[in-house]
Amino acid sequence: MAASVVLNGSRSSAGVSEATRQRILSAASELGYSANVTARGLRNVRFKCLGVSCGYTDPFSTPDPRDSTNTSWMMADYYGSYLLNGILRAAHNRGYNVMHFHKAWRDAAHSAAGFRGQGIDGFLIIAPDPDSDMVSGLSALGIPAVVISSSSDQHGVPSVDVDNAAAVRMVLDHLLALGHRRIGYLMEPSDQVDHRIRRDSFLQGLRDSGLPAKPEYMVVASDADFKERVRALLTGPEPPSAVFACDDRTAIRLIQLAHEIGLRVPQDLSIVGFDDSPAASVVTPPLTTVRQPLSPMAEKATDLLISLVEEEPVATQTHWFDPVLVVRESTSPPIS
Amino acid sequence: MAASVVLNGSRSSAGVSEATRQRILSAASELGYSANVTARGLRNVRFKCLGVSCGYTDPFSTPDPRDSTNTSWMMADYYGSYLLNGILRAAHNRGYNVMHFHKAWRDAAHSAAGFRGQGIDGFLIIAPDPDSDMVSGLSALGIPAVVISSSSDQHGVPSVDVDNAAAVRMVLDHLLALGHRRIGYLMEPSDQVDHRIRRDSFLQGLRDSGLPAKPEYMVVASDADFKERVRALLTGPEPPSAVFACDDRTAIRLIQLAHEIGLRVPQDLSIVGFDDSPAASVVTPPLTTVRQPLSPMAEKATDLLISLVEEEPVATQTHWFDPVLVVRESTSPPIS
DNA sequence: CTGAAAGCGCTTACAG
DNA sequence: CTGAAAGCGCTTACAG
Repeated sequence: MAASVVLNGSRSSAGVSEATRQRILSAASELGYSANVTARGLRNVRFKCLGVSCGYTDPFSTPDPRDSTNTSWMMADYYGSYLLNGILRAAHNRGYNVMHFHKAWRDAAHSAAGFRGQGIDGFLIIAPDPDSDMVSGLSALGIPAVVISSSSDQHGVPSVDVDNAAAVRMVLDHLLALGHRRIGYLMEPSDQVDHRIRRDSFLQGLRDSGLPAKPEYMVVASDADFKERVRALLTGPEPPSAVFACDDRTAIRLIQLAHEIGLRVPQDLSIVGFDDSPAASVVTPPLTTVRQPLSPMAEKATDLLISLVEEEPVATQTHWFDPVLVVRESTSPPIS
Repeated sequence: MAASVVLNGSRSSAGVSEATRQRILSAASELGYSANVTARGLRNVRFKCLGVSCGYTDPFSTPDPRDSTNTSWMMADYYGSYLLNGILRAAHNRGYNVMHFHKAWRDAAHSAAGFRGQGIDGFLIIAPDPDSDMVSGLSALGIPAVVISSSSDQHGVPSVDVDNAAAVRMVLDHLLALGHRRIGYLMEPSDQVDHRIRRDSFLQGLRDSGLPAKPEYMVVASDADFKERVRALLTGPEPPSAVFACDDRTAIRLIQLAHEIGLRVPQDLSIVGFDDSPAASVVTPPLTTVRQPLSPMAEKATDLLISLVEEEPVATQTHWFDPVLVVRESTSPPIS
């Protein structure tokens, strides 16, 4: 009836008399009326709800390597926190709720249908596995989606990402300007696109600067063999005077191990991290690192998704964000 | 039709022939069928979705005091991360999704109705304001709810909380055993119940140990006047030899300020925090602090809520969790 | 054992 | 300008 028209302020609300209008509004507020989003959804109206999906094949499979108060996967890490902060803020500004929808994804044929009819208008997909057909699968079903932190505009799906190549270039320039010539790269085993891009950019940057990319300076260390491999790097015949770690967590472990070995940071070893995590400013020495503007990126992604959902025009490309080099005290000119 | 019966495994599924059953199942999997949760919800079936509400009056009102990559409110802080970790884990285990539903709450009459018909089976309410009628309001509407981090079992609503009094007692015992007699307490202005309980327990503990509770040792410092007030505490005529800070963030600021003033930690000043945040193990010196088992608490709360939703019997009381004193290097016997 | 029908709470054409 | 009706996709009694 007319009530619906008035309460939604829908286009045809012109055809309702002012008296009726008032009658409806006052009755509604008196009864504390609030529309049933569920019933409304059945009629193909917006749910005003966005889903957040991490693009992992099985988001909960990672065993918790740390203690019980600690976190075991992305959404509960500082990385996910920063993203969630931006997502919630942007969603709230436009009147949307946010739902965690971290379902395991097999392939489009098996998994895509489970993303419809869930009371969600569109999905934010975080760091999807490049081999997964999640993005194309949802896209094929006409489900609005935006990709965070993986510049995959292949499927006409917008995405946001930090310019990893630029970030690496900034770090390299910083270290080169300080006078470093023996620069190592330390990463965890990871098949994330971003990590691969960073590694490749590092090698490219070395080449561009006329420095050799020594294979022994490129270290991949897991939690298990971290000490062993890093010790080998730092105590070799010609150890690097600076190491760029793929993330802050790794960089901080590196600082601690360097101290154990008896190296001074930064005098004997300059260290650069990636992320500007909360711990970065608190370690000794405070960590030089690259800040990814994660919250702004997530806000942008959320805005894009809502625009998509509301059928506003949207640029289906990668929206790049500039990294910021945060220079603290873990880098200095090399002593020798 | 029968399809519904088979696919849901509902109680009367006995009355369906095996042939039909198979026919339905194979058709369903072939079509990639997945029930429309929305339509199902209209028929008063579970949505399999839990809402998370932070109990603030206006969850988004807090201005961001830090930089743009940083977080401005609970759900995006490490505190919220740890909770979210437990919530998502427990929800996932029982097949539930989690929705952020951080609506501003005026009072039950105005706000409660907006929590129905939202496609959410029940709410996890984080640290509700004690003056708010949010818990009783939802409860009165028959909406399942569980309270996290505020031991308010007043309304027949179960809750989980850490035993704050025991935590304070552990810290005090630790400091007393080290030989401290001049112990300060440092807190931010806060009207959270937990913070009040900690403060009161601290005063009580002092009394129990026959120590005077000097008012000048009880410092409330905001972000704005932190340096001024804490400096006054530490440089007074008879400064404390140990300070218990109400949370790690405050404790870490205290360490930094102590260093600025030229005090050695822990020799000149022992410092204890609260939370065991990620930064606690990384500062210099590593911080002695109380770990709240936030993830396990949140898991328990989520389990309780799901039981409530599924009408299993639930103890409508406060479920207490034991804090853990994590002794690191920011505490030692006093030098004088 | 199976199929046709009612109804959950809305919104949107459609008559009056 | 307003009210009665159809239908969104399900589930659950209810006939056949």
